[in-house]
Amino acid sequence: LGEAGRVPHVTLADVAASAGVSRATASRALAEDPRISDSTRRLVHEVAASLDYVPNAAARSLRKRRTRTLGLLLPSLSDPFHAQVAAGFEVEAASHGYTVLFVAASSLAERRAFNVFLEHGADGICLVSSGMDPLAARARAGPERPVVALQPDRVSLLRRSGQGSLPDGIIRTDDASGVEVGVRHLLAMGCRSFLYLGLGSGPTDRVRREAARRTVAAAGAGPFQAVRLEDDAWRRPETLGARIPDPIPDAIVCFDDKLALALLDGLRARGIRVPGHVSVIGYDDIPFARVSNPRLTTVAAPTADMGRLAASALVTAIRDRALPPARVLPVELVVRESTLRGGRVGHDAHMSDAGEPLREASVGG
Amino acid sequence: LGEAGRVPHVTLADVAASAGVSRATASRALAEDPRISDSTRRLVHEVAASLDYVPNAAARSLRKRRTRTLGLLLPSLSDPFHAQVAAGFEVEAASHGYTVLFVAASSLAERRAFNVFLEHGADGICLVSSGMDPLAARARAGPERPVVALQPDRVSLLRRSGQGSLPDGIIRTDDASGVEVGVRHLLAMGCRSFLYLGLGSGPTDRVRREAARRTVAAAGAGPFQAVRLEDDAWRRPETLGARIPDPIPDAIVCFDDKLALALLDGLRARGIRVPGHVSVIGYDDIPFARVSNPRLTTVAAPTADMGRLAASALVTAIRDRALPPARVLPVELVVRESTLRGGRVGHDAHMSDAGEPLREASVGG
DNA sequence: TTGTATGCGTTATCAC
DNA sequence: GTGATAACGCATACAA
Repeated sequence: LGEAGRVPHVTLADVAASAGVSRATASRALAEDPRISDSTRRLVHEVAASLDYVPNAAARSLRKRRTRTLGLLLPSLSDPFHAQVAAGFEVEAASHGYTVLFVAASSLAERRAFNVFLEHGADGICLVSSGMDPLAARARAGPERPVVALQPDRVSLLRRSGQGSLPDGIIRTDDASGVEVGVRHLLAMGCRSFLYLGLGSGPTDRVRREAARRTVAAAGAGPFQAVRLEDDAWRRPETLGARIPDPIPDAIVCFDDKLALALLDGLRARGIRVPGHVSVIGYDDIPFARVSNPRLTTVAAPTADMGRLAASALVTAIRDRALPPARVLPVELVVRESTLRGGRVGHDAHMSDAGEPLREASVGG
Repeated sequence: LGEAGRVPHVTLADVAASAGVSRATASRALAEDPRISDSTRRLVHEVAASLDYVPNAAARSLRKRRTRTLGLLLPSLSDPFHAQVAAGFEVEAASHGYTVLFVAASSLAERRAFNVFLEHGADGICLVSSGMDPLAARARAGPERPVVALQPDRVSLLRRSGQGSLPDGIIRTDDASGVEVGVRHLLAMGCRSFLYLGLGSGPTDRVRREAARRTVAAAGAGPFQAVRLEDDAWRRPETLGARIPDPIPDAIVCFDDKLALALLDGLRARGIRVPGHVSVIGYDDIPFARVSNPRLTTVAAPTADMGRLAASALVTAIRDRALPPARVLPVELVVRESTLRGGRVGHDAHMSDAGEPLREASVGG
């Protein structure tokens, strides 16, 4: 080699030599192969420990054609929803001995990001809120490499899903039911006029918006308006208040919690009280939804569980060479303070002393 | 091989054969080796594309002894501070062609987690808020594999740091100055009695606490109390209000924002107004600090930048075989609504219409 | 400019 | 129960 100053890497060969056995025996001993005698097994382990031997995953992967690695692709980690999902995914993956390869990519860069996983030989791949078609991704990944998709965001896919017949390996929350329960709660609180505040351009937003519209219409309430905001609108709360059209509706249904929390601030800046003047409802139940002022009523998705479930599905799929069937996860309405019985009644939740949130109306399945 | 049903993997050999060149030529062509003629280079690229060739990173790593992989070890991703750091880290890593190996581990599991990086051959490792001694970690990683530490949390290390002489590869915020500026702001607002709400048991908490104590004492104010909470106290805001001892102090200095936001809720549940009855200040400036009600005054750390900086430091260190010197990042006080001029004066920021937060008092360096 | 040959560290096959 | 040996897929030193 032309290189200089190489650090003398400790390899299996070193361990074997030092233990006075062959590399094959050393390998088997460390792999707890039952054919190896207890004495040599222990010997090899001791020698390995004393030499600070670290197995080389690249070599192992090359040979075994498995990397013990799972790829996680999501739009961004600064979004608390995705952060929660990632946290759950990592925990479950680690508990099965898998390491997470993590790539954040917006829809434009998704293709390249996906390739990263293929090159690194991830044993399984999870797409979160991705615009890629999971079926196309699966084709690219090959039959040996399972691909699951969490809240996939592609039209063709959700169209096909007409009556709950999603392809295998898809994990979703039951958005339509969740929003429906949320809106029915608002209706029960006396709200008649509605605004839906959208985010994103995929079917996830569309499903939630249309579920809201449908539920309002079914109740004979109205009017119903919808506004679509830019993806990062929640980062500029100061501009958000102005986006609420006059007259102020009775209720605002937000695409998700981060938007709802920013909206709460925007409304406050405009002097509009929540829930006194308008009720606000979110989606996801991120950690800060429960400590906002007013505390946010929201449709709780099992955020971290979704990540765990995805990882677990991949591990199972790798073992059984078959993807688990699609799952539509139940969501539940968590009623807090941002929606108030009596609709426009001028009671302000500020300083109110609501205890633990009420868990109500589990839906979906 | 005893295995059945293997998918015929496309390897470099296939590409070479299909292009009618040797493997070496194919390899060089794909690596954009200037010695290869344009015509063959193009030919090989076309063939590779048409065959859907995906290079095998394991084989490449085995040969090159580099994985183009960076290890990121942090306590948890569900904490927004760490999520922001991770996001920045990933973006910077990806921009240099590195993929992030991500492991979350509490202090107990850190050793094992660290080993995961060694086995997978991460080219560099970043420890975030870790209890491991960066120097010990570096020794384990070997001289070829840089290790940087963000907000390292180990006594021996911070002790040694007496007058800013941290070891190379350490990245910290200037916590002492940050807290000092925060407390001075509170003093200027008229606060005399203080409570410090701590989290964690490492030196990071200690540094912030003592900085607060010292600043209060230096101003001749007091009394100063400190309470240490459990690490997950912020997840149970309902219990938080009760942890504030009577009489209520003029100001509460929180270890970080997530704790401060939970505290805001706990205080509200007890009917204690912020900033009317007590001023509250956080640390980090996580995204939701600016939309809480009242909006949270906090010491803003360059959260995402810290992640970016760490990744960038690793990339540089890999290239130059030398760690960049330690950096203590400046923080700045962001005055919002949770601290109010006049101290106990009964003005309530609820409904106030503060515009963009004031950036004030950049400190450190 | 291209081809030949070797080795990276491991596991698996086959013999003993 | 253990040892020799051959891949795994790639990049490079060396020869041409």
